[in-house]
Amino acid sequence: MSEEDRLKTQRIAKRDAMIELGVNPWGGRFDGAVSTDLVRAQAEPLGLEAGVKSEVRVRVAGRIMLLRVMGKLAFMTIRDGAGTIQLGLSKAELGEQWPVVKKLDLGDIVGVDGIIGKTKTGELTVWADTLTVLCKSMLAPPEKWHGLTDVDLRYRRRYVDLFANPDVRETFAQRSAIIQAVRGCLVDLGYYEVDTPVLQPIYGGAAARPFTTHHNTLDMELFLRISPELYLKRLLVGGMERVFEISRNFRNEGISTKHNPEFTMIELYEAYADYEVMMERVEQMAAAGFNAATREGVVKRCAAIEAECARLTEEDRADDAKAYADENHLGAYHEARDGIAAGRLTGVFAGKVLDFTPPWPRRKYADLLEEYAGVAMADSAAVRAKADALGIEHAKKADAVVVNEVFEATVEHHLVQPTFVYDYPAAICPLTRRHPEDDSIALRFEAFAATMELGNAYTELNDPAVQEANFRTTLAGEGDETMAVMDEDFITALEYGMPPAGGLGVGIDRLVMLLTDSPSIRDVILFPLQRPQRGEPSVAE
RNA sequence: GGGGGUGUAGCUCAGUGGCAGAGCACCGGCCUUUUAAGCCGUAGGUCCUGGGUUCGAAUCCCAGCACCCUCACCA
Repeated sequence: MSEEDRLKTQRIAKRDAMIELGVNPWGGRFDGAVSTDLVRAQAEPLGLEAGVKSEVRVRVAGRIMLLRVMGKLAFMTIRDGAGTIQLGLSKAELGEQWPVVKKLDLGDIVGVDGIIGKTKTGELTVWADTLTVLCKSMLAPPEKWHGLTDVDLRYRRRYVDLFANPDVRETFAQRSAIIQAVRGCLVDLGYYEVDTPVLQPIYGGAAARPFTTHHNTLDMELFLRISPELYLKRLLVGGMERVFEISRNFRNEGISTKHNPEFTMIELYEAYADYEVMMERVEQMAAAGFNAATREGVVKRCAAIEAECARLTEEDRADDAKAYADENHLGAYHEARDGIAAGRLTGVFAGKVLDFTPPWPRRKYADLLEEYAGVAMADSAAVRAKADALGIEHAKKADAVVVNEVFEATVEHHLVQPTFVYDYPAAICPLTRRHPEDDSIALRFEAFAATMELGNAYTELNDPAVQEANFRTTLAGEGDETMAVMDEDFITALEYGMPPAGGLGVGIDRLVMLLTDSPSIRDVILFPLQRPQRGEPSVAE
C-alpha cells in the first residue's frame, strides 16, 4: 500500500468511527454561521482580558488548518472565507461529543456553537459547547507552514491552492472586485452589457489563429471567437449606442506568463465618441479597479511583507528566494503607499511602482519610434536598415509590418508607466479610421503598462467601401494571422450605417495582474490551460 | 519551436557512484490554555519514465515526459 493509500485508509477508518458515533461525516445545512472577521469585530468592543470568557454566543464554520489535541482539551484553527479563528474544545464542555474530536483531521470542515473568549495567552477563541462535523476530508492537506508551493500542483489542484494559500484566494477576490468595479463604471456611463456569439462562422476582430470546431446538426465548421468586435459593432448599427461585453476570447497561440489560450477581455463601443474618449475610458476603468482592489491591497501587502521581514532570519533570507524578493519589493510598496496617501493611484508590479493616476502620458507612435529606434516611420529604407541591425527578417514583409516589428523590438520594453501610444501605421489596422490629414496613419492607440499591452482602441472605421477594401488586402508577412478575413454581413451592416464611434478592448487578466502584483497570467486565471497528466481525464485516452 | 532550470515520503526540501534522509503530516503513548504546541516511540519510497556506462546508478551519460523561467508568435 502506498503512503497515500495508507493515509486515506486511516481517514476512512475515522470516517467510519464517526458514523459509529452517530455523526454524519458529510454534514448538511448549517444556518447562521458568522464569518470569522465578524466574530473578531463582535469581540472587539467586549474588551476581553486574557483568560476571560464572555457570554456572547456565536456559530462559526471552516476548514481545520491547525489541530492541537492534549488529553481532554483541544485547540484548532479553522479558516473560512474571511480568515481564521481559534476554537477551543474540551471534554468538560462537549461531554458525549468529545470522542468525535479524536476523529477529526487537518482539512476537515467543522462548525461549532460556543462563546467568545480569550485564552490565558490572549488569543481570541470560540469555546465550543456543540461540535458539528460538516465534511470529513479524505486526503491529507499540504504542509501547514509552507502550504502548497509546487507550481504544477497548484494549477492542477487549484482547489487545494485556494484553501491552503490565503494569498491566492485574496488575489481572486480582488479579481472579482476589479471586474465588478469595471462593470459598474461602464454601467454608470450608460452602457448596456451584452452577450454575443462565442461560436462564430467567420472569425475576426483581431489577428490570431482560431480554434475550430464543428456543429453536427448544421454540419458546419465554427470558430471559437478570437474577438467580439464585429458583433458589437453590429449593435452600434442597431442603435445600441453604448455597449460592452466581458468576453472570453480564444486564440490558438503560444502560452506564456502573459498569454493563456482562453482569456478575458472587456470590449466596449461608444457611438459618437473617438479614440480619445476611449483613452478616458481606460483611465476610468483602471481607476475603478484600482479603488476596488489595489488601494487596500497595497496597504495590506505592506503590512504583510513587513511582518514577514521582521520574522526572517539571515539564514531564511539566503535560503528563500521568494522572501528575499518580497523584501526587495518593500521599498516599492512603501513608495506606492505614500503615493496613495498623497492622492495618487500608485500600485506595485514586479517590484516597480506604477502610477495609474489619470491622465496617463500620451505618446505618438512615430515619436517613440524616432526616440528609441532612431528612425522615421515613413522612411522605409531606414526602418529596414534598423530591422537588419536588430536581426529581424524583413525581406518578404510589407513596410508597415516591418515598422511594427521594429517598434516592438525597440520601444515596448521602455513602456513601464501606464502610457497611451497613438496613431499607428494604417496598413496594420484594417478596422480603424484613417487620420483625416494623413492616410498612412490610423486613429488607433494601445495602452501599455509594465511593458505589457493592456488595451487596444480605435476611432472606428464606418466607411463600408474602405472596410471592404481593407478586408481584401492581406499584407505580406502577416502570415495566417491577419485581421483581413472577409465578413460580408459586417460590410452589409456598415452599408446600413454605423454611427461614428470609439471602440476599446482591455485585457482583463492583464489588468488584474497589474493591479494585484501578479507576475504571471496563471496567477489570475483560476484554471489555466495545462496538458493533462497521466491518470487525469482525457477524451483521447 | 530555440535556450536555461526543476522532478527524491502525503506536503516542504536536503543528499551522495556503495543499506534512502530531515521537518511537517500520519499511527501509538503522556498531556485542560495550546497556537508552526511539546516530549517519547513507530511506520511510510517506482529517488519522473525508458535506455546506456559500471562489479554496483537515485547519483554519471543519452532519450522521453511534465512543469517553471526566458526568447520567438501573440493580447
